[in-house]
This record gives sequence, C-alpha cells and structure tokens, in this order.
Amino acid sequence: MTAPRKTPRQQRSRETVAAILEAAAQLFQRHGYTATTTNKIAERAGVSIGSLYQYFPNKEALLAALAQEHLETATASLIQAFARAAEQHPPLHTLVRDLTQFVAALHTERPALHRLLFDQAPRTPELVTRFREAEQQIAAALADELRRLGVGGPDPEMSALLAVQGVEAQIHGAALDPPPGRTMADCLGAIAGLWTRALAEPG
Amino acid sequence: MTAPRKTPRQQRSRETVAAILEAAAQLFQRHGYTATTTNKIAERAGVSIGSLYQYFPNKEALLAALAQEHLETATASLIQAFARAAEQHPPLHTLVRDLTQFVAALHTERPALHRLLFDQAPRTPELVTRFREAEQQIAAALADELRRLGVGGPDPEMSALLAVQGVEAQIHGAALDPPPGRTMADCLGAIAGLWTRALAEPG
DNA sequence: ACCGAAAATTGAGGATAGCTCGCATTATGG
DNA sequence: CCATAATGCGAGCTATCCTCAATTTTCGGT
Repeated sequence: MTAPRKTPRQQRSRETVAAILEAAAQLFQRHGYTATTTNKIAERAGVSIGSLYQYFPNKEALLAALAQEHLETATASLIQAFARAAEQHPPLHTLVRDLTQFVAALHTERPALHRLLFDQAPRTPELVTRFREAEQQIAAALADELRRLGVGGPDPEMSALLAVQGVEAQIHGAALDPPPGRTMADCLGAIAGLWTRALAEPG
Repeated sequence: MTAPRKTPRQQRSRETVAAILEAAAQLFQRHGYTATTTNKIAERAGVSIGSLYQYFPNKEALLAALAQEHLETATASLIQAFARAAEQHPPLHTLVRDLTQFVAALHTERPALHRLLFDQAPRTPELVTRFREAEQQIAAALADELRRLGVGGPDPEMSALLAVQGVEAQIHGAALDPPPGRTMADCLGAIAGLWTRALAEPG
C-alpha cells in the first residue's frame, strides 16, 4: 500500500506534504533509502512524525511519491523533446541520435535522484508498474515516427518498445561504469549506431 | 559489508551455513526480502539466530551470497552453452538466436530467484558490481564470435556489451509483462531479429 | 585415552526504527 | 460565535536486527 492515506484539503497541510517530500528527497539522496529514518525526515521537514504518517501510510510510500513525480516529469519532458525533434521529419539516424541523447540527459540532469530510484530503492510492484507505463508512453511516441518513416519491421510497436528498453539499459550501464578506454560520447555514438541499423528494416 | 564474517572450518559448520542459505532462499522467494526476518530464517534452518550472525554480518549478506551463487552458476552455464553453440561456427543470426534463448532460459528456469534478485532486492554497490562483472564475461565471449565473423562494427567489444545489456533488459521486460497480443516467442523472435541487424555491420 | 585450545552453538536481551493513537490546536462555514 | 472538521503533535508500543557472554562440541598433540 503506497497510496496516500489522506489527501490534504487546506493550504497548511499541502505545505506540510511538500516539506515532507522535499526532506525525504534530500535525505534519501544523501544517505540512501535504508539509512534514512522517517523520524529524521519529519524532523528536517519541521513537522512531527505523526503528521508524516497522516499523509503517507509507510516509508515506502514516500519513495513511491518521489518516484511517481520523477517519472512523470522525466517522461513528459522526454516525450516533449522527442516530439519537437520529430517535427522536422528527420531521417532515422537523426531521430535515434536525439532519442539516445534525451535519455542520457535524464541520467545527467538529476543523477542522484535517478540512481536512488534505479539502484537503491526496493522495487515494489507499484514502482515497477509505473516504470513500465513510462516506457510504453515513450515507445508509443517512437513507434509513430517509425511508422512515418516506414521502418521498424513488421511490428513497429514491438521494435519501439524493445528500443526504449534497450537504450535505457545501455545508457544506464554506460553512466554507471563506462567501459575502459571509452568516453560517454563513444558509448552514445555506438548505441545510436546500433539502433539505427536495428530499426532500419522496412515495415 | 556483505563479506562472510567467518569461514566455516569444520563439516558441521559448513552444513549450518548451507542450511541457512537454503532457508533464506526459500523464505525470500516465498515472502520477499523485507517480509522475511532473520529469526525466521534461523528457525527454519534449525539453528539459533546467533549461529546465523556467526557467518553472515547482516541480513543483506544473506542476499548477497545467494546472488553471487546464482550469478556464478547462471553466467557459467550461459557461457558454456554459448561456447558449445559457437563450436560449429554458425552464422550471425543463429548465434544471436541462441544467445537470446539462453538468456531467456535463465528467466524461466529459476524465475522466483531471478525475480527476487532483480525486482525485490535492494541493489547494493556490491550486488551491482557482481552483476556488471557477469555481463562483461558474457560480452567477452560474444565479442570473440563477432570478431571471428568479422562483424560488430569498429568496436566489437563495445557492441557485444551493449548487446548483452540490451538483450537482458528486453527479455526481462518480456518475461515480466509481455506486450498485449504477442507471445513470448514473438518477443524472442523480434529481439533476435533486431540484434542480428544491429550487429551485422562489418568490422 | 586424556586435555587444553579452538571452533561452533546458543538465546536472552539491547538498540533502534517504523508506526499508532489519543489528545491538543487550528481552520471552516453557517 | 460555535460546532464540526481538518490538521498537528509526540510519547511510547511493537517488531526486527544484531550482540555477547556462557556453553557445548570438535580437534590435535602427547
């Protein structure tokens, strides 16, 4: 159960919730999930521990709320950037290069939060579901472009989803520990090259 | 700290450690990591809680030991299967198809343990490192074959690593929730097709 | 066979962290 | 202005991880 226990109705309580989430984000990022106690979060937020549990049923729900927020903004910004890039009807290799760079940007912009959610957090079914939904949204946007270009093989939706999943994993790996002797740019270039070839098959 | 606290020297203690790990595996898989208490593990193993902490410094170390065991056997069996498949010097598309099926087998053979390690366990730096090492071993084996076939672009090691990371993520996704209207076999076919094209570029 | 040392086992309990619950305080709206 | 709802509070309950001093078992040398 990670759903909010009670929705704040007054301005005062909305500020309380915001303060709690802000404090949770800071402490989780600085000390990790398990090392952060809910009492410390409440203390830093300037509220009592009772208030915290008024709005969040358990510690995990704090993480779920942060994850949802991050996934929503990240997905939205990525889809927006992708849509802007697609406006000019670029060729496949440009589209793929842009996509990889947008995904890479997610890892460099808020690296601490990103790594918190992907490397430290216990992966609850709810978190996994949210993540899958984000993947599918991005894949849908990519699939549209593949269809427009007449590529992506007989099943562009499937190809798009596999591309999103693959690019995510590859860039995460490159950001975590890039192969010796290769820069991040090398990795991005290789990833873009691979996927341009992989997706080039006519529909 | 997940390193063993003390290495068992007598037969008796080796059996104790084995019983603890067996109990931990069962309970973790049945009830999840956090819901399993160390006292329950000791109880099911038929030893006292003190004995458990004689050999494992903390709860996390139990998971790390299970993870190391699973990763080692999985990596070894995958590399062995891959080597056997490569003996007959097959073409690229056969090699890629075999690789995807071997990886898929890891997800179907011991699904509970696999999902435990990938979806529930808190990802400690040590676990992440072990996982990276396994990836690199498999990638090295694949890179050899790419070189033999004269494919994989200018940097076959990089291509191989990206392929291993990508295939792992895609098959994990397909096993977790396959796209609507597609069977697992559809997914495997699509994955193999994509990577055959991606890796086909001459060196 | 015997003995001292090392290895192994034990389980009550300390320390700590997640979470509850009854009460106090503040806001709302009629 | 007051009844009601919303919000805030924090001591303390409960459960879990882990320690430690005492006990039992095994081993190696004589």
